[in-house]
Amino acid sequence: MSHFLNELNPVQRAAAKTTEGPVMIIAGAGSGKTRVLTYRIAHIMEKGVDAFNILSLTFTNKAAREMKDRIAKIVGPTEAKNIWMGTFHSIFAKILRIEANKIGYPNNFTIYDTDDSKSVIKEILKQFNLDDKTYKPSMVLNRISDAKNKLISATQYLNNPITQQEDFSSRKPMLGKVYEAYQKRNFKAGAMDFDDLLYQTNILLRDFPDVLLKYQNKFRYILVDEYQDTNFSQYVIIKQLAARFQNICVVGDDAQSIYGFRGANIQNILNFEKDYPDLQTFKLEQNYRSTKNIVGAANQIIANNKDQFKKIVFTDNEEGQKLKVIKASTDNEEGKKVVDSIFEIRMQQQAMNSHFAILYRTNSQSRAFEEAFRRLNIPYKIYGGVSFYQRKEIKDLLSYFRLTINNSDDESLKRIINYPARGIGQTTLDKLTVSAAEHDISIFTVLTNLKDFNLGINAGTTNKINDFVMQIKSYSLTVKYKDAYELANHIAVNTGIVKELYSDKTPEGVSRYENIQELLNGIKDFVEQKRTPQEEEVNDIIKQSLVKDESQLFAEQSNNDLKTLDEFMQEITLLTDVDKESDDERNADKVSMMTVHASKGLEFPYVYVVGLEENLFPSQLSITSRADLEEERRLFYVAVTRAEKQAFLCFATMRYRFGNVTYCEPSRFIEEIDSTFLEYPQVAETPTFNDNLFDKFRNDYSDISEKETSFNTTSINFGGAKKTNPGINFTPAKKLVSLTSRLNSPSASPVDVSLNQSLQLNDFVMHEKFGRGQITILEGKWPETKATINFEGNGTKNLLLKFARLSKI
DNA sequence: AGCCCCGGTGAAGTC
DNA sequence: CACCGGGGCT
Repeated sequence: MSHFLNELNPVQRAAAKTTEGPVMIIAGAGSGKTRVLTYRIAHIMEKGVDAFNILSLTFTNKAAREMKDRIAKIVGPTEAKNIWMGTFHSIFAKILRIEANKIGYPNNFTIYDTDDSKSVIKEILKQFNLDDKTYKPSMVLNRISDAKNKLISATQYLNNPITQQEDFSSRKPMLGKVYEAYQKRNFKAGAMDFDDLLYQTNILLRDFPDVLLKYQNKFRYILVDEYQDTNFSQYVIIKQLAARFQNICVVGDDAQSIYGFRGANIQNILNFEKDYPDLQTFKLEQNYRSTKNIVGAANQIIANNKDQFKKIVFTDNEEGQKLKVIKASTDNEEGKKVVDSIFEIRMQQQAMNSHFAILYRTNSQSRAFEEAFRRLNIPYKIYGGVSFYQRKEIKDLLSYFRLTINNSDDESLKRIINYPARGIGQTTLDKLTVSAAEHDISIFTVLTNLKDFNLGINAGTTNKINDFVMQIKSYSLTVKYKDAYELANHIAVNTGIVKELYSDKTPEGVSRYENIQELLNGIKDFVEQKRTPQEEEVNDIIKQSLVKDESQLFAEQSNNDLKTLDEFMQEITLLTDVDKESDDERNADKVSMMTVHASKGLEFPYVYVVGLEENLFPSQLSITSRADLEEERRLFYVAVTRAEKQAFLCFATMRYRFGNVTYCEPSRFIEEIDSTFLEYPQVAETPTFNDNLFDKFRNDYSDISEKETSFNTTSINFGGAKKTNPGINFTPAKKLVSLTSRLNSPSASPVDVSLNQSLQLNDFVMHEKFGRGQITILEGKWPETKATINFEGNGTKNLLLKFARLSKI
């Protein structure tokens, strides 16, 4: 037996050594499962299996990277790189790149993110004349997503009396039709949404037995991490791929299943035995991460759930500190107390900032902590929230990239056809969209053959469209023979985006410009990294499978080592929040803040679980159903088990939510832990309503309360209060003007502004808002005539005569 | 064509 | 409070 396996405990070692046949590893929190997976893969390779025949599915790309690094230390870096390892989405996106043509998609298909998907849905709703309040796009998308993750096609959906009945009684009978149109439209655009990456993989493996056989033979050893969070679609893919050799190893912990809301099915793990009767099961129950107090408390938490595998997690680690309960009266005070505690421990224990994590239920909770950190000058980083890639300027530029790569991508085209402004307006775009839909082709196809469609677009606009088409085509032609950075930079400059943002010197403009630069720098880094062996493999295969046509000549002439823009785009869409962290950020000594969901798989010496209040954690959306509440409890279990040395449970009795203050009860989850594991605040505060509650608020919201004197005692609402300053009578000038004008002319009669055509220099005019004035400058030809008018008491205004309501005096 | 202001409305977690 | 879509204004 090789020496690295000796580092494992007996159960771990047995699990790592059982390489043949179906294996299930139930791995409690902190039980060293990554270590087992790592050694298991190393062991498989040591037995002579080629790394290219191993498929390992992880929850984040970061986890894959770390595991590869660890395997590299055992088997050497070259071999480790050859393992197919990554998230479900990124691995099967790669396979779909290779096989896309078989199911009718182009190899360079676009991946739509949630925003794109919603935008497609909105348009379909418009087309079907459906009210987007009844059919909320996010709800429609969820419903479609659910169906796809259960492998229900649009046709099956429409033919299923149960779903039809459901939709009918919820007064959304058209959902099936919307689903059908959505799939059709995305197909036409050569686009897949996130769920399609799994759904279409299933179609591929189902309809092409030769393809299935190819990948069954390729992936002789399959490992799936975080198996408890797989959905039906993923389950079927795995089952299909493993059917031939049955060397399938799934690792998971039913106690940590927290993605039910996106279709994860805890039954996948509970039923694994039924699928593979000769299954061998290993339970890793020894926790190496946390103290006895943390493990004990976590066990008690999860014991409240009915639906679970029985296992006993234990640890030989030290007793450690009790879990400390921190009680605050407001959300802001919670922020202060937590940050003070971090400050104190950092000093006393010589801890680093990066040893601390704050975990919350919802992203919006981060604000109070940010403010507190800034006050004490403690560096922090936030995972998730509004992503860099969601920013307008970034999405705009990325849309150019996407359209360049895939001309059929209508979503991208619509976003940028008139950005920067080039005089192709909504009216024109509507004509184009309608025409494309009628002929069942992409908008870009309509653009390239504009003269055949007779859309009544005038000559000027036609020219502008032709320029746009030429511009995009010129980019598209170079995708394969320019590197990603060169092309991206060219597009950024050539479109005028860089110039436009550079000339905007407002703080927002400067930040937008910097973001573009950051994106371009990121692309530069990408170009400088070498391809992984999988990427090489995918590249080679795609090239062989390509139809030889003119554009392919370019591809063949292209330099193979060039990393291209389409490769970059493939990579970034599928990054998780944790993956998006840059190297600099990763190494920076900062406190981490994230949702509990994002914290899965991570560990920190000190963890603060915050906002432990009824209706927040557990969320109010979960407390009516047993299943949801149990998932919520598992989420709490995940949060607590991230901690190595000490966990803190924090709550506030009042919280600023939805613009006003709400009163909160401590979470039931705290009470579920036996008090022997807990340390409560020493001074028992029992604030009652008259117990200087307002003073509390004055301190917490000092910037408001110093000036705001009239509290409403029955409902304390600070909504908008921050903007009001009673000391200075602050009413925006413009508002005042429009108010007085409304008072002065309550029923302004419509004016025929073409009368303005006859106005001349130095004429006196009357304006309904600005009053009496004299024309000092007239420029431009009607109807573009612009007048500069000096109004008495209201200063000089520049007005377009065709719009301005003027009368001559 | 594009900006601005208003009012209505919504807010869990994610690849 | 933050985001949005609609409508009015220039």
